[in-house]
Amino acid sequence: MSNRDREKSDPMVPLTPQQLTAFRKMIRKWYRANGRSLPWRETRDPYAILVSEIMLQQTQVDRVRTKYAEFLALFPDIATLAQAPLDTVLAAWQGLGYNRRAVALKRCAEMVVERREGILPANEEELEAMPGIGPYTARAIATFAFSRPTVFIETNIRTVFIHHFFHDRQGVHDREVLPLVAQTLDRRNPRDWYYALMDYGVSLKKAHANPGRRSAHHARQSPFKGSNRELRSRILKTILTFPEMTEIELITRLGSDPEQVRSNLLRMETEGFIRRHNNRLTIG
DNA sequence: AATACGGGGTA
DNA sequence: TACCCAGTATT
Repeated sequence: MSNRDREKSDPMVPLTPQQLTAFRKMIRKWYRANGRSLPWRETRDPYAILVSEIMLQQTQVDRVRTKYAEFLALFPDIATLAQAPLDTVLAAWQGLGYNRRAVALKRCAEMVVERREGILPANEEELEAMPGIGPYTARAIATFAFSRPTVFIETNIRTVFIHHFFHDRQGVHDREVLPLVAQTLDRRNPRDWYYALMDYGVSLKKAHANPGRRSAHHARQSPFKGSNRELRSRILKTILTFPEMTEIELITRLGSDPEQVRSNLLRMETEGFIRRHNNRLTIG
């Protein structure tokens, strides 16, 4: 393997010190000039950062901005969220999508209040054991709330590394990218370093065809319209609006295939969205 | 490794 | 219309 090849697209071997320095310098310079100012970057409150990270999962920043402020106004601390009725939480979540995140977030709050005296864990392992918190979110919280230099990847970071170090590659696996994230990480200030990477990644996607398509993990999403996701969404919204409905009334109002409504209802009950008392449907 | 999961913004 | 989004949980 020649050195030229390595520079272009074989970062399985470590970056040279020169590459490392140049890369960091470029990112930092770009960030100083173009970094975004975001509300959840102004706080160190682990709860607020948890809320932001759950909201940001598969959801664009511009749509989270508003909801984040509204949500924290309604549920200012983790004890408030833990005690809140699920229907008010889900009502506040409407418009963000992936409603199961709200269910998980509330469960997470309950666990922390009941078993940890309201204190969120600071390390990745314990965070990842909580509902709705996976590999990315655990490390993002550890880094953004507790300044721990963890190694993680998400769509914007992936974009940056694929664009810069896998220029002519397809099907780049995260296990190829992660060592580079680790090597380039600024352990003195991981927060700002990751903010910079993410903002720069966003800008790259505006200027180029999404480099994320060259990730091994990239997959196109099925259309929302006519999907089961849409039906679930309508089921939830309807019960939020008309609590204590019967299943028959729900089916009539939705005008959807009764069997499909029934199976979704069952599923959503086991997932913790919906409860039925005696034939009456409620949230929670 | 593949799917399901929300819903709105942008081209 | 198609694509995308600070991913996670389940199969």
